[in-house]
Amino acid sequence: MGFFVGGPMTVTVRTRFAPSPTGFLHIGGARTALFSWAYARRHGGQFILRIEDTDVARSTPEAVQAIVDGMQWLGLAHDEGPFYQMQRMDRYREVIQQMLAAGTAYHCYTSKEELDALRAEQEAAKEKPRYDGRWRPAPGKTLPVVPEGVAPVVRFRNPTDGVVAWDDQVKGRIEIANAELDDFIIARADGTPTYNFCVVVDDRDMGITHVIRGDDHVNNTPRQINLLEALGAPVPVYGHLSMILGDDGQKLSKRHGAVSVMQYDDEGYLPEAVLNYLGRLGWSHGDEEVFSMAQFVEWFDLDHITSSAAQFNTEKLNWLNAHYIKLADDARLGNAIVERLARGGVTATASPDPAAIAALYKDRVQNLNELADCAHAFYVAPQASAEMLAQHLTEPAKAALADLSRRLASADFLPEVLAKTLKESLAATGLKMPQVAIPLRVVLLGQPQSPAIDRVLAVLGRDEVLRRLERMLA
RNA sequence: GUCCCUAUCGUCUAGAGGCCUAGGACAAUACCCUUUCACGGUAUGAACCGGGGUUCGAAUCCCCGUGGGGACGCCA
Repeated sequence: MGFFVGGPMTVTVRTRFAPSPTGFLHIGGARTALFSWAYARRHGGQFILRIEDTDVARSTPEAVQAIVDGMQWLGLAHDEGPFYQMQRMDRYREVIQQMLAAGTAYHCYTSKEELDALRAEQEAAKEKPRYDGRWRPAPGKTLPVVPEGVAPVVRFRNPTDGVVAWDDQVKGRIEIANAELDDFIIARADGTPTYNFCVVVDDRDMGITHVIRGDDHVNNTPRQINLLEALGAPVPVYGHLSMILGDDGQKLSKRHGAVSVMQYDDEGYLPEAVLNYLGRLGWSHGDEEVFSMAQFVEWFDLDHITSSAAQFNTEKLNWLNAHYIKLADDARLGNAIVERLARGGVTATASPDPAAIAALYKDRVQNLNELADCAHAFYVAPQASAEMLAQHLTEPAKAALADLSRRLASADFLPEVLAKTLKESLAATGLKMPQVAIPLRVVLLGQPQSPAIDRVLAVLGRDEVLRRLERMLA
């Protein structure tokens, strides 16, 4: 193939993300989707979304929606799909019939009880449990008598000799002896196809060229390759991503730490921060830490993916989030303030301007919720604690604020003018800046720290500033 | 038990035999900036799992341990 690079033999890259809809899109799934998406984008190919919903008992439409929502929030758009495996049953049955006819699959009447007994026996003998091939046809072999009234399963006739090998794009070459594999079931007694079979038929039919997935599928790969070969289908390139561990180094699971990507939205993370973080978790481009998706797509490759598990680090995500908030447009952040304040039942009015508040706080917060918390005091006059008032609102401070209040009544509410007014008041009262600025913060915002006080005054506006001063000084 | 994967600072990672007295980032610590708190800036500490090989030379290659993870379903 190398001789035809760029020529007519070049095959379009087609990747897929194939979640089973049994829950939300979690961080590991999101990264798998991101890498598959990026690989397709990088090579001008297609990214396909496939819903593996053959586990009827656990799959739900809500989960499908949650996954689609999560991908949409991240901006990982698919080019084809979503395809649903449950809608492809006829196709699977057709292929099973073909395999039965070709002799690459066969009926097996072994009952579950017999299988359990077999497994128990093998485990007792310290052997790897596997089907013993009792119903596998062979020249000169007499098969057991077909039992009455038993619906058979269909098993794949797996090769018995040799090894299955592939050059995993992230793990390197992996070889597994066929002797380790058994004749696994491809169709249940009720006729429904099983996972490994559906995946293979789908990957073939959908023309998938690169399978990028979690490394929990490494063990499925040799079976799938054998199946693909039995079907005479091309074998895609595989790349198995190692898992993401929780912040505590523990494996993520539904009952431990696994959260929906949408929870990051709730917690005030920007999608670009999550994307950047995920892109850098288990993949690197030299020392690059901060990059846009456009840049990521340009750089992304399978050669620089880490093959060992990575621990999720919220602090680094926080740092990236703070970075992207600094970069974000004020109007966008203003909207986030309005929306998040509304969740707490607070209506942010046009004045003070939410975007102006965002500009004031964007380089001091780590997430959108903190930003909204900062904005809160601009819309709802805060109640400083008695202790805080006692500490900061001393008699000299009150006198200074009274003087300042008089001057502000006639000042233009522009930062430069306010800074000047503040200085004039300081000169008149003989106090230092902190001696006035801190009590002023307490009165205005209910806390002794804030951005530059002149800017706070300008954003809060004259009416509100004077109202709050009056109320406190009364 | 069998098979498979994996192992560099606390964390994410750079590193494809000499460029490594192991680099970057987050976090930590200190200092600077500052009207407060942040932001920002500067600096410091911090790692090649262990043991054997191969080689003039190994974080890099091989083997054996050990730790971690996964698989062994009529789940996906």
